[in-house]
Order: sequence, then C-alpha cells, then structure tokens
Amino acid sequence: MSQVRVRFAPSPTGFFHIGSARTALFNWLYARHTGGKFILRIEDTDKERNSPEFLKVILDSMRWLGMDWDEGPEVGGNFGPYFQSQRTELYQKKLKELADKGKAYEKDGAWWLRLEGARSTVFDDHLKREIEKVDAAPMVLNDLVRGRVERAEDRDFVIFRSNGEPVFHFVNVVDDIEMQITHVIRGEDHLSNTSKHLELFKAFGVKPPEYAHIPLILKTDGPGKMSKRDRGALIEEYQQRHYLPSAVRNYLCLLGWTPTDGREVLPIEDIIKQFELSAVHQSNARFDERKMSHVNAQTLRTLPAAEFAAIARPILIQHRVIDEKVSPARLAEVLAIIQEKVISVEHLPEFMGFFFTENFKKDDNAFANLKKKGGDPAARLRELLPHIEACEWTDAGIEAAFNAAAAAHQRKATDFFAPARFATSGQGGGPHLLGILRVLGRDTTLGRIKAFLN
RNA sequence: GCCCCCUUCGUCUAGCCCGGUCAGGACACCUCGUUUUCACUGAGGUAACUGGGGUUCGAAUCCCCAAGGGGGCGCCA
Repeated sequence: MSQVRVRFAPSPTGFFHIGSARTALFNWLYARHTGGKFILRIEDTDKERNSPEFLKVILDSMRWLGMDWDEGPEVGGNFGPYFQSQRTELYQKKLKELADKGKAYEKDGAWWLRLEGARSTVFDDHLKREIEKVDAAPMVLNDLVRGRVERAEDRDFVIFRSNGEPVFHFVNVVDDIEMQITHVIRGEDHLSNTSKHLELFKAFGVKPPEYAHIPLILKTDGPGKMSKRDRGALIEEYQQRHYLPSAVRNYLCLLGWTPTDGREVLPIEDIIKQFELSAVHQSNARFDERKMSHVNAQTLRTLPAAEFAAIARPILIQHRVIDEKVSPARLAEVLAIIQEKVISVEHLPEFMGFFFTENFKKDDNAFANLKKKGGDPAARLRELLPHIEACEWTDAGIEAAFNAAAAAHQRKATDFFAPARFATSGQGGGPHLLGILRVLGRDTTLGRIKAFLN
C-alpha cells in the first residue's frame, strides 16, 4: 500500500483561525497515525490578500501547536515549490492540457471547465441573471467521514480568471495531483465544492484522492461558525494568554473527535495512536472556552515541576513579580505549593505575587468577608502570634502551633486560618495556608502579621 | 430560490452500524464535605434522545416525512 500523503493548504491572510488549526491538526494526526507525510502548502494565488508577514503568522502558530510538516516552506521536499505563487508555469501547462483535450474553453477572457451534458439557458434566482445550465451526471463521493455523498455540478465554472490567475478549485486539484496527495482532510464548508474538484479530476483523467470532510466549529452562542471576530477564534490569542499549546491542541482534538480510551485530557502520543478518520464526528461542534480552560488547567497541574517552572519563570519576570536574581530553588519551592491549585498561567503573576514582595495587593472583598464571618481577625492573630513565634518552622510544626493557639483560647484551629491567610497574602483563597507560611518563612510571616495588626 | 450536510442534557459527547441497560461521561451550574470563605479536591444533584408517522413484542438505535441548525451556490480561498 502506498504511503499516506496529506496536506494542509492555508491561505496566508494574517490570522490563524481556530478552525484552520483544527483542520491542520486532523491532517497532522492522520499523517502521524499512519506514518505518512504531512505537507504544508501555501495557497497564495490571491495576490491582493497575501504577504510574507501573514505567512509567518501561520508558520509560528503551526510550530507553537507542535505540528511539524515533512514538506513545505522552510523544510523543502521533492514536490515543491510549496507556494502556489511559484507554480504558475505548472498551472499554465495543466490548463493547456485541458484545453487540448477540449475540456476547457475560453470565454470573456477567462477559461472555463466544460461539463458533459445537455445544455439549456435558464434564469438563476440567486445570481439574478440568465445562465447556461448543464445536465451533468452527479459526482459520487465516498467520504471517509460522511459516507456516500452525491452532487451534480450544473454549470461550467471558471478555472482561470481573465487576469491570467488560476482559481482556487483548479490549483487545489492540480497541486493535489502533482503532490500525490492521497487523502484530503478539510472542513465541511468544502463539501459542496467537492463535486467541482471531482469534475476536475475527471477532466484530467486522474483518480481522485480519498476525502474526509470534518465538522465545523460554531460560535459559542449565536448563529454560524466561528469567525475571526469571535473571542477565542485566533490561535495567537492563546499564545498571548499563555495557554499551554499542548492543552489547546488537546482541546481542539475534542471538537469533532472523541478519544477511544475514555480520557479527555491525554498526551499527544496517545491521541496519535487512537486517531481514526472513521471516528471523526459528522455534526458541527460549538466552541466552549470554559471547557478549554479546564483542559488547560488539568494539563498545567500534571506538568513536571521543572517544565512548569520553565514556563512560569519568564512570565513572572516579564510581569516583574520576580527578577533574574531569584534562584531556581526558591522559585521551585514556591511553585511546588501553588501548582496543585493553579488553573492558568495567565493569572499566575497576581496569584503568587505576594510571595515575592511586601507590597502585595490586598483583596478588599476578602477582607470584608473576613470581618463578616470570623469575628475579630486582629484578636485572632494576637492569640496566634506567640505560638508561631516559638514553633518549629515546618508544616507539622506550624500546624501544631495553630492547634495550640486553638486549645489555649477554646477555639477551632480553622478560626485562625482566614486571618492568617489574609495577613500574609492579602487574599481570601489560594494555596494551602500552611505551605504558604512555611515557604514565606518565619520572619516574613511574623512581619506581615504584625504589619496587619498595626 | 436551488443544492449538500447535520440533529442525544445549557455545551462537548458515549450509545446508533449488529433494535431490548434507571440513556453513561466531561465542562458549566446547584448542594454538601474537606485545615472556614478558596482558581485545588471529594461526594451528591438538576438536566437530553427535535416532532410526526411507520416497521417491530420492543426503537435514541432501522425506514419515511416535517421542522430546526450548518454549509455551499464568485473571474474569494
């Protein structure tokens, strides 16, 4: 059996849309699952809308998501060039081939593909003009996702514009032929176009590839598919917000496909192993940022500590929560107690800022809550103070101090927690309190409690 | 207007191919618990087979129709 060759063929328009990313991902997964080749081809035939900076957006996002390509820009390959703008001679040659066979003809300066079938002229309601219809035989597609789909083209269509540039349908098919693409995995928005593509394959006398039309990603609410303007629609947004690329990729897999082993958050190696086109869903999926955040949080918490630190450190430096002088060991100590609680890297600076400055932010809400709930926080801290001044500075020692304070004043140990938490962190929640105190150290802890009392 | 695709909790989905489980899980939400309030975590809970016809002892599952949703119909990709 010949090797699988799939391609992702984006048009560089300056954005990398989440739907495009998912299409790329399914192609990539299929290539990796089958041991085939993943080809990146740049469809830049529309000169009006393309530029080198736009290309960079795509390449950067592809790399960020860990989708490496075997052939394409910057890596080369035997079927290049991989930019359609550099393949114009080929398109001219292929056009001539169709013209010589009588499959294409010139009209109004453009070239049209000639369909086979009886012709008649009718008024088209949608186009609001008279058109020549062709009673062509339906094209039959056995789609790997959707099954048998039958559709007939009913008009000749342009394959080369009067300005000399080929149109999408033509270059798409020519390149798929020349690059020996075996499987076309693309969005369902192309399903209706497929009959055009099959007509082209037929005209060339070439057996078409297998097709798999994957469902679209719909807006979270409201009608229609995700558009550039929707929140969460652009991959760069996730990069900026410090989402983990592996989590974004993981979530994208869940839109239109379900892992077979019952897990939702799982390593990419396992996804590759389980991925099958036949298991791709047929119905569109609505984007849900909350679930994506959940996947991100899950992934974040299970990250090896060193990896977590490598991600957190530059961001904390960037936000001036720490400077370069903070030792890896000290940072690791702090991160160790916060990682189990953390849900996003984006909010890490505010979540853990109090570890590194005396000038930490105090949450008014938490303070109000404190007074409302637990009586007199200052009184509690005065009761607690002598015990933690003397105790052994370990989790167990600090815990014993809290218990001792409770026993001495006929209270529950937890009565001291909220005041201590607020005094030392300015927050109402966060990492485990004993861990916070231990990591802050005795001097800092006592200093902050005394500062609070003043 | 024409053509194509789709239809299970609010959302993502399992089950459907090869009819028979209280229709299962996850996110979100609610309740309760945990060293109180918590961006951790644990236990519960609310919540769905779009509608109508068939076929069948029995239908989420098979067939038909309708409705709804999505997409396409360009000398855009």
